[in-house]
Formats: sequence, structure tokens, C-alpha cells
Amino acid sequence: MASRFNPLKADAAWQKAWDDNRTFAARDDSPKPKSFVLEMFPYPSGRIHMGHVRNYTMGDVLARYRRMTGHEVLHPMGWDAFGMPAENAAMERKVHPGSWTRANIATMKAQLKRLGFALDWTREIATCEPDYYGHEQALFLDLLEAGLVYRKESAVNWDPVDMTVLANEQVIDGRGWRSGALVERKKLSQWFLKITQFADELLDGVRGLEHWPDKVKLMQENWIGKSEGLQFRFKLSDGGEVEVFTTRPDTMFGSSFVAVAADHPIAQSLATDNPEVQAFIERCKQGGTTAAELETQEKLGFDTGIRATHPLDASWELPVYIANFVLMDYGTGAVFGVPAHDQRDFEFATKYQLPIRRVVSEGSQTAPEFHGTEAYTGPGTIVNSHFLDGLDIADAKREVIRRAEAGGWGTGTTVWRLRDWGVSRQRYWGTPIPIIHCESCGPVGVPKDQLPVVLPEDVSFDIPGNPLDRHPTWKQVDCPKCGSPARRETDTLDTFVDSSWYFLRFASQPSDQPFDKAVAEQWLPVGQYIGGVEHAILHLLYARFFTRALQHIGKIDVAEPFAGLFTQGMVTHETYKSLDGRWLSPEEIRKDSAGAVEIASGDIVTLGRIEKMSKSKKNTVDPEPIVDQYGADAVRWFMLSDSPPERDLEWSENGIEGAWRFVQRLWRLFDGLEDAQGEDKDLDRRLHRTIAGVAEDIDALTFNKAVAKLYELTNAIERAQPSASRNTAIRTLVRVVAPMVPHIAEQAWAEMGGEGLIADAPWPEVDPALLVDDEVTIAVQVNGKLRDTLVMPKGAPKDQVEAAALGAEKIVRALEGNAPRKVIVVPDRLVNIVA
RNA sequence: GCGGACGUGGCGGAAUGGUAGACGCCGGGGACUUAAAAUCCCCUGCCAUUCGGGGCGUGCGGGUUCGAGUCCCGCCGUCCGUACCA
Repeated sequence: MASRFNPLKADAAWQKAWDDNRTFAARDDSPKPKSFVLEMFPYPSGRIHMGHVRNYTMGDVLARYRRMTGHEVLHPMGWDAFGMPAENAAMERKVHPGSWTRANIATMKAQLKRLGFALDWTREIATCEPDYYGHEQALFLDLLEAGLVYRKESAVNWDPVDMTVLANEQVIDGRGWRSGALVERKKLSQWFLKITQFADELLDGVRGLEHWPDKVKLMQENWIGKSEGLQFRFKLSDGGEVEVFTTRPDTMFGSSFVAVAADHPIAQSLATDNPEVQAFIERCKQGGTTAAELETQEKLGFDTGIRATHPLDASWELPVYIANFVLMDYGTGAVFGVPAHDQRDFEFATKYQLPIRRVVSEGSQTAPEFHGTEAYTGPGTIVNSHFLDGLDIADAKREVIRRAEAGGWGTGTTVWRLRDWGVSRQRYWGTPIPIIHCESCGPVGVPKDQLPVVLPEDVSFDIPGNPLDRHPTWKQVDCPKCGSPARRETDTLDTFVDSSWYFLRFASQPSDQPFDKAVAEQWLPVGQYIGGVEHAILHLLYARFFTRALQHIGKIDVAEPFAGLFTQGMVTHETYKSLDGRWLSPEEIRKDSAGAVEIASGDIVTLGRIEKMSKSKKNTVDPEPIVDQYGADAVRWFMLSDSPPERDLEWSENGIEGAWRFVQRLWRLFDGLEDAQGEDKDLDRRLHRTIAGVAEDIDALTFNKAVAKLYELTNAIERAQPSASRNTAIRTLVRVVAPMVPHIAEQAWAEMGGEGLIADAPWPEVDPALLVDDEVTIAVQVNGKLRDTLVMPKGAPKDQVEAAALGAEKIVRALEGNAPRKVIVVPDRLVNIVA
């Protein structure tokens, strides 16, 4: 045996062995229990980064462990390959988005392979290939047929220079992020998916997901934003009506004004012949939408002079304002104000000297006069409200809704924050929407036997706009219904559609349909899904919706695609700044005892915050040279060490060095195996405790704890005298570390004469008898302070433990002759003497 | 503002209400070596110490308990999400 583990040789050899044996190809027909382990598939941006390495290492440990515990594991990998960066690259470097993307995939696939991930590459998919997006087009048509897709005019952010639609995130201070041009609101006909039809289901469903982080569940709940209340009409003094929505119908008798949004029809119609109203509306539109601005922005109102009649008291009139804080796209775009019990209304009423009337008791305060400095929104009894007096808030709500419905002036309603999902994108590098627009037939779905609608290759990116739209022939087709000349839809689908069903395609990929129902159902739901928390809302909500929509149309009998979700932390690194404020990369600086200096200039470098690795801050560390230097196992081990997986992990030179040292320590143990006799009961126990503990930790994804336990076992083995027990411990250790450091484990397994590949070996069995000690250390406290410890046989009777504790020399001294007043004995743990 | 998470040595972090600081990193001392690297051994929360042991310690202030890092109440701070949601 070699004296040192050489990852350069071993990594490649074992990766080849796994490939040659198709070790990680999942078998649909396996009789074993199935386990679907999935990490969010990457966007092929060019190179793997440390975030990928951490994410895929975690999933890999779980996948390998599941295999060892007798599961048939599906652990696939693919590419979320459509999207803007490819088009940007096309514009900047004159490369076709397809060749750019495919080259990136090739690079990144090779990089992933070097990390030795137990991936089923036979199921690799790239969303930019027709044999993926063609099936997506079929699903789109199915949803269209089922009425879950519709077309609607909708306002978008339009960049007039790049001639493209921008996502909200791409609009910075009202300007396009690339062109810098002022962004316009433009109305376009767009395709929408009816996610709102599933709002209730999605809300109920997310609450039932036991193995999701509460944080993500809460974010989704807030995003869906269910509000139950009353929608009702006010009659107006100008003969019209205004519809408002409230979640607090119980406070009807506390209202003192009605307010409508600046773009509400009432405001708009007043503006046509009233310059004052026009000016006010203009003023509302100014003012930013950033957090800071909104917080400080004043509540502004304009009294229209119109009066609204209170629906429960015809003699009561309320002024109608136009107000800057009312949003047209939520509820009805109009509200009624109850200043005493809503903070926003309170501020408005204070400013415009409107009545503030208490209608909910606050402790003993029940008088209508309200003297607080802020609105009271807590619980209480309804007061000063005629027939509602004495009811609690919930009952009063029900009563008002009942009367509104009986009287025909309002209805109990649920309002959602969630909007339907607009999926049209005016871009080239996406799934073509399989629709043909015909002058006489309207939009017609492309017949399924003509799918896929393939992106044309001969496109140019030298001028702005959508290359599909200006392609000379691509959009010219005949209507599939009537045969007359028609126009192909030139919009493509939002890339979030691509990632909304890829897990189904991983589970089953027949050529003639998107997936086979029965086969996919064997694998789904994904048992453990792992990815970044940045996808907590959009991707995870869209994928959940898409699965439910497919269930709705009978394509699959699964409601929730991801049974378990884990959101891992980021990989971070120190940042460095030069004297003149430039970001510096780790390679550009040198650290010494005095601090850090810039190598090129010798100038002092400022150490910045520890931040997520990003190109803009130049604090990235490319994984590939690190793998070259230390091998895959050390990199994997470091990714699992120290930081709890949900928290950020700081990349450090010392950390990877430590991981490298550990890999070599393992090798010395494996390599130094020699015949020895005799039993070492302590080591036996420690081994079995470690097997059980590491198993538990991997199941719970608390890899940092598993790592600590493995260090402890390794320390113990190193210190132990030669014995048969020690040899067993070393042989067993190989299997226990195998999911984390698979290459060295295979090498050791082979050299120890293990059968087959360790990737196929079973997880070592735990002997329950060895999990319990015969002796325990019992802490002895006096008045809660530790004074001594006793070693006692496990399960020693209470009185015996108490006697031993009271007899101990240190305890006698600590008691200073005082008689114990009380003695608490916790079996096998501690004795506390109260003196 | 609202919602959430978190706050433990020089650092990353362990700890079913029961011996706080496991494990790793950094640091110090020693062994091996001509020397270095590698490796191995010892020390390493703070304070004072007669070297037996002692006092103080989990953001701050209270409380519950025989016993609180852990539970409860009130503050302070950091990070994340969200944005006038009626």
C-alpha cells in the first residue's frame, strides 16, 4: 500500500468505475423502497461555483447513505438551460445562445463529475433541448384545453431601447438595467396560468408540509395572502357607487371616510375636467417605491367633494377622498377608513382632521372618544355600534356580512394577494409557446403531432428586440383549423415553467409523452429537495401549482411534489478593498501578521465584510483548482464540516487544509491495518454509538454533527492499542465515512479486500447492546453548582447513589458541616444536594 | 413598520431543563529532523491562585425551577423576508 492517499489518481479511477458499472443509474423496476433525492438543478452559467459544490455534496451524502440503507435511489442532474444570460452572451460575444449554453453544460458536467457525485447521468436533461421543451409544449396545450391557461392584456415593463420586456428586478430606479433607458408601462396581450384557481389548495397544502422549514411555509403563506372579509357598495352623492373591500366589517360604525386609488375609475373620471384632481393624481404617482421612501412618505388625500352614504345608516355621510396609499391592484382599489382601529387610517384622519371613533373596547375603555396616539388593533368587544354592541370581533364580522348579504349591498369575500402567473416573455432563448394566431379562428393550439415547435437556429442578435419576431419565415404558418395564412406566437415561456415539472421528467422520460403516470408516481414525491432559500417563493410555488394543475387534469396523482425541503446557507468569503476602493480578489492580496497588503502595489488592504461569493465583490473561489490541489474528498469534507448546513459557510484556506489533513489521517488508519487480537470494549461501544449517531445526523441533514462524531471516533481509534476491536473499527469506519468521502473509501475498501464497490455495500449494523454503557459518570452538585463527579454502575439504585454522593470527600467539604435539606437524584445523570 | 430567525471562547460551532464550550480552526509549548515540511504529544473561556482548589461566565434586566444556554416576561443588537394588502 502507498503511504499517502493520492486523490489525483484515485478520484478519476473510482469515478470511472462508477460510470462503467452504471452504479448510480436508478432502476424503475427495483423491488427496493424508492427514494428520490433532488437538488435544484443549476443554470449553466459557465462554471461550477462553491454554492453548487455545497448543495450537491449535501444531496450526495444523503443519496449515498440511502443506497447503503437499502433504498433504490433516484439522484438525477440536469440543466435549467433557458434564460437571459445566454442571449446577453449572444449579443456581447456573437455566439449563438445554444452553442454558448451547450459549451457551458459540457464544462460544468465535467466539473461535477470530478467531485464524484452519485448522479444518474443516464437521465440528464437540458430544458433547452426540443426533447424536453416539446413535452412542455404538450403540457401547455393540455392546460389550455382544461381552461387553466388564458390570454389577457396586461401591463409590462418595456425597455424602448432594447425593445424587450423587463422583469421587475431588472428595472432599477425606473430605468432598464442594460440600456439605462426610462422604462415604459406597456400593455401587451400575454398568456397566463390560472394559479389563483389553486390558491386555497396551495395554502392548505403548504401548511401540511411537515418536512419543510417553517420560514419557507410562512413566506409562501404571505405570498398567497388570503384575506377574508366583506366586499360592499357605498351609494355616492353623484348618483354612482363605489365598491370597497374590508377585513374588518365589525368596525363599520367607526368609519369616517372612503378613499380610492389615484388610478381608480372615479378618480380618473373626475380628472378629465378638473385640473386640480389631475395635479393631485400626478403627485401620487411621484415618490419612489423603495422601502425607505414608503416609510417616510406622507399619507396624502384629496377631498373629491363626493359623499358616500353609510350602508347601515342612511343619514350618515362620509367624505370620499383620492388617496396615495390606496392601491388599484389590490381588492377593489377603494377602502373605507376606520381611524381608531387601523394605523394607516389613523394617520390619514389625524392629518385631515376626520373623526376618530372607538368601536372596539380596549381594556376598560369603551367611550367613543379615542385618545390614543396610535390605532388600537387588538382584541375587544364591539362598542358604540348599535346592534353590534357586546359582540366579539369575530361574531360582529359574521353579523355584518349576514346583514349585507340579506340586504343585498355586499357579500362575504376572500381576496388573495396572489396573482395569475404571466408566462409570456418576448425573448428568443425559451420554450416557444405552441400557439398559432389566425385572423378568423383566433389563437389556436399547435396540433400535438406537430410538436415540438422548434426554435429556429438562424437568428441574429445584432439589433435589439425579439429575434423570433423578426425572423423572415419562422412565424409564417397556416392555421391548423382553417388552413388560411396565420402567424406563429413569437413569445416564449417564462423559464420558471421549465423548472416546474423537470422532477417529473427525471422520474420518467418516455419519448412519446412528457412522463409516464405510473412510473413517475413510483418515485414521487421527491423525498428530499435541497436548494437555496432564494427559491423559497417563486420556483417552489410554481412547481407546487404546476403539479396540482397536472393532478387536476388527471396526468398524475400527486398533490405536492416535494415532501421534504431543505434550504442550505450560502458559501461566503472575506472581501478585500484597496486603498482607492477597488474590490480585490483573494489572489491579489497577501496576508501577514500586520494585516493584508495588495501584492501588486504593496498597499494596505481593507478587510471587508464576509459576504456571499460574487463576481462583483471579487471574493469567489473557483472550486476546480481546489479539487486539483486537495482532491474531491477534502473539498466535500470541508463543505460538510463546522457550519450547520442551513447557515452560511465561510470558505477558508485553513478549513480546506484541515479537511485535507483529516483525509490523510483516515488513510493512515486504513493503510496501517495489521493483524491484532483482543477485545477493546470501550472502542466497540464508541464505534456503535458513532454508527448510530452518524446515521441519525445524515437523516436529519445535520452533517456538521456527523463530522464531529467521526472526528471523535477517529481520535479514539488512533489512541487505542492494537486489538481485534480496533481493526473492526477501522474496517467499519471505511463504510461510515463512505457517503462523505467516497473516493478514499472505495480505495480502502478495495485494498482491504471488500466485495464489489463500497458504493453498493450496506450501511454497518448497530448492535443495540453496545449503545449502553455499564458505567456512568454522575455529576454531584451542591446548590446547583458542580462539586464532584462519581463513576457508578449504570442503573445504580437512587439511595446508593445518594449515599455515595453524600460520602464523597469534596462534597463533605463543600457542605461545610451543613445538613442537606433536600437531595435530588436523577438516575444515571446527577445528584443535586440542597443545603 | 410588519413577519421570522438568531445572539455561547480569538473564530466556526456542540449541548432530550441535568457536568457549558464536544469537534474543528487559530494560538502556545514540546518531540522527531542537520534543517524545513509532514507527523505525533501536551496546553488553550475569563479572573485572581499558596497549584489543593476557588470565583465569574451562554447579549442585557427580571421570573419559574432543587437545577436555565435551553422555559416565561420585558429590553438591546444582528441578519433574512416583505412592503402603504384595506
